[in-house]
Amino acid sequence: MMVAHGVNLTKQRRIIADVLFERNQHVTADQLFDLVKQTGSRVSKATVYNTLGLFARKGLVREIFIDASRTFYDSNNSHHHHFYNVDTGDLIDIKDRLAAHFIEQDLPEGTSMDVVDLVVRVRNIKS
Amino acid sequence: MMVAHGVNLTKQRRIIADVLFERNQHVTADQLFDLVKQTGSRVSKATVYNTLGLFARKGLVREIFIDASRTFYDSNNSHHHHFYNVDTGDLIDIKDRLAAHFIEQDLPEGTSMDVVDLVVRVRNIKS
DNA sequence: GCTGTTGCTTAGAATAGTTCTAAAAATAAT
DNA sequence: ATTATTTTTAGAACTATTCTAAGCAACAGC
Repeated sequence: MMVAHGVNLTKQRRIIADVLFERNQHVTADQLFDLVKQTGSRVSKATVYNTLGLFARKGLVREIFIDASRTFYDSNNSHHHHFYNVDTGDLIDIKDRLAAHFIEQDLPEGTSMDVVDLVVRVRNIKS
Repeated sequence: MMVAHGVNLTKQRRIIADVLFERNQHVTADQLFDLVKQTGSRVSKATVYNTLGLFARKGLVREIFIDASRTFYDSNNSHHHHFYNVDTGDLIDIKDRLAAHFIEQDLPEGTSMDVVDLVVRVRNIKS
């Protein structure tokens, strides 16, 4: 899987990937650093940052920029989007069929729509 | 004296608003601070940050979180989204009709689609 | 075996955007 | 006018992330 995506699978990257892809989750670099520490393995924080950046560039994880101080990494890289609750900080998957509609009735229980932020990221075609 | 949006329009807030809403633009807090300085008026950076936060909360401007170190404020608060060019840093409006389709032919010249990031922000219904 | 090359990891320092603090100033209320 | 509230300010503090420079690991070619 890793090698297929062009990632040189080192010891540390394996440790990080094992924890990260254990289940679908939304984690910050810092949270992941702690999760790794809890397994007893020792990986530096710089490596966690570097590895998440690498995985994101290779399409293994998705970066979600909630605000200036909240970058999440989503271990589920299938096509989907998110509800973010500004009051609780909850980040919840939106099933694909919903993404197209934004039906208010399907919002998380007890919440109302605030803002839909959508950014289409493009890149220069290399010549 | 209160503005329609419930903002107490002080001297500094007026200076900031004049520069900000002079035209449709995407600016960072820092850029706006410089723009204000260029007019000869003196407003502290803290006030620029506070005011942009206030305007955003009141729905006068839209915050666009591009990544962890790039927060833009959009003086055009009509319903629209954006193309962000990861190579050049360009932030370009998407006309509404496009937002629903993401037609590749309508991407900015010389660019290809990278990622569509969409976050639906919700908030708890106050009881 | 060695030896060079390359890429990876590391700790800690540096950076940068943003928020906080505490005091002064402006404005509003009594 | 006196008091209370809100706003502004400079600079310090904070924090997520990136950078730096040194040390390691893996591997190729000898």
